[in-house]
Amino acid sequence: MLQLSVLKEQTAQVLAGLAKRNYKTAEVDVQAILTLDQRRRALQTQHDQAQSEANELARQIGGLMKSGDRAGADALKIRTAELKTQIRAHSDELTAVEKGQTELLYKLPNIPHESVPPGRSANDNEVVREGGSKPELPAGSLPHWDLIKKYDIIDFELGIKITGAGFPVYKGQGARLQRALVNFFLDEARDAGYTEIQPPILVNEASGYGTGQLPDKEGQMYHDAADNLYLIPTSEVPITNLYRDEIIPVERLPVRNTGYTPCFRREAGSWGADVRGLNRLHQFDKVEIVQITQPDNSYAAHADMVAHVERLLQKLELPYRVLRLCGGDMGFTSALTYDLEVWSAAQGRWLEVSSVSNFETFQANRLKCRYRAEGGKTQLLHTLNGSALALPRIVAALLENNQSPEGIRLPAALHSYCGFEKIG
RNA sequence: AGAGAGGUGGCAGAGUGGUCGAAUGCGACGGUUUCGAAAACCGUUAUACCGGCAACGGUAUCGGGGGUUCGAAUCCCCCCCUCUCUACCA
Repeated sequence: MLQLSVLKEQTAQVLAGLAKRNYKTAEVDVQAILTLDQRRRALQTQHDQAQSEANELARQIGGLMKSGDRAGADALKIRTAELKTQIRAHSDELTAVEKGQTELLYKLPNIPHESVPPGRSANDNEVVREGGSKPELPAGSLPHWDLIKKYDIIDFELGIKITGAGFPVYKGQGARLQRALVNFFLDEARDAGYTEIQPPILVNEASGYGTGQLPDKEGQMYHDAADNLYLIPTSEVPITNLYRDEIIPVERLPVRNTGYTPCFRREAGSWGADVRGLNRLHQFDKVEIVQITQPDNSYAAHADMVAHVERLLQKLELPYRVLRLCGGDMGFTSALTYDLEVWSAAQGRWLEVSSVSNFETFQANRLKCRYRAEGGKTQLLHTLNGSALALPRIVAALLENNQSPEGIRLPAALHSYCGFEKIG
């Protein structure tokens, strides 16, 4: 959620930012919020004044009652009754105005960072750099959904039987590779200074609102109605919500956390040609890195996180590229997002394996995640997160890119983690 | 899941209708003292919103919501959570 103060003080920049996102009703929405804000403040003032008078009268009545002057007390109660209905009316309208204002504020996406290119879709994203080199596949090479059958390492049919489509069963070397990747990613993150967290994978409603999954993306999460809990779509949700309603001592900043969790996404209605095999799943594994920093440091932290993810891809010997997302393709809550994609040789396409975002104060505002700035004033922090990394598409690329008649060669970095050097 | 107890400031812990944002203790911060430190003493010690250039003033907040009352941390109702015992269980 954008800060009201920013909307008021930097209206022009906000409008320009919303335009970069192709947000249609920016002028109208922003104006409506500012109008409601004037009304809100007027009401607040009136309400507080009436309340103040009522409090004073209550004190006087108390004194009169004590001295036995019942008639005097009753006389004051006439005014008190008046004030009471007045206060009620003010506070009712105040509640309504605040609700309207918050609803409008919830609709507004984050303002893009100045480096974000304009654009409407994924086609307008900017390729920042590429790394590694694409392999030449021998004739008869297979896409990963055939390779997993050939080596019997991932079974979709079994998953369908026991759960449903999009819930694969990893077997044998396939299962061990999952475990190896998780450990590899966690160790790398720890070596980079991140603290490992193992959070709950069900979260309550307040957490969903805190990181922005609610109210807009309700349908994308699995919901346990009996207890009103949500299965997390990413460990960003619990790990960032750890700091909800906190004023973090400066000496504990920046917060740098990592965590492995399974992630659950309903992705309703998004099945099609591009989602075969491991490309898109309802349940998958991911290691996440999260940082919470002071405002001045967040873009340096963001660059650090991108560099960390790049290092992982280099160690995995996968060809990759780094994209700066355009205004039209960025997530609702993000101010700057770099996507990292790996080349999936048999499919002949790039697959997104990480998304590293700086949310600036957008999440922190909802989370009420603050620190005490110089001079003692509380100030919102910046939150950031990135995948480091999501497993399924990494596995798809490893399988496809490294296939040969002798089996699937694994990068050296994984040998000790797997306990084997090739699949098959 | 059943029975009971309870949720108060950074922590501990008073407070059962009136000036209580809340005693007291601890911790933290500033000062006096000291060569320095400890101890001692003095002072400060929440968050949010409204008004104000500011100093400052006002309002709200004692798990959450509603109610009674001129007035609620205190009384009533609903919900959430924690603890103890029992049941169950990795």
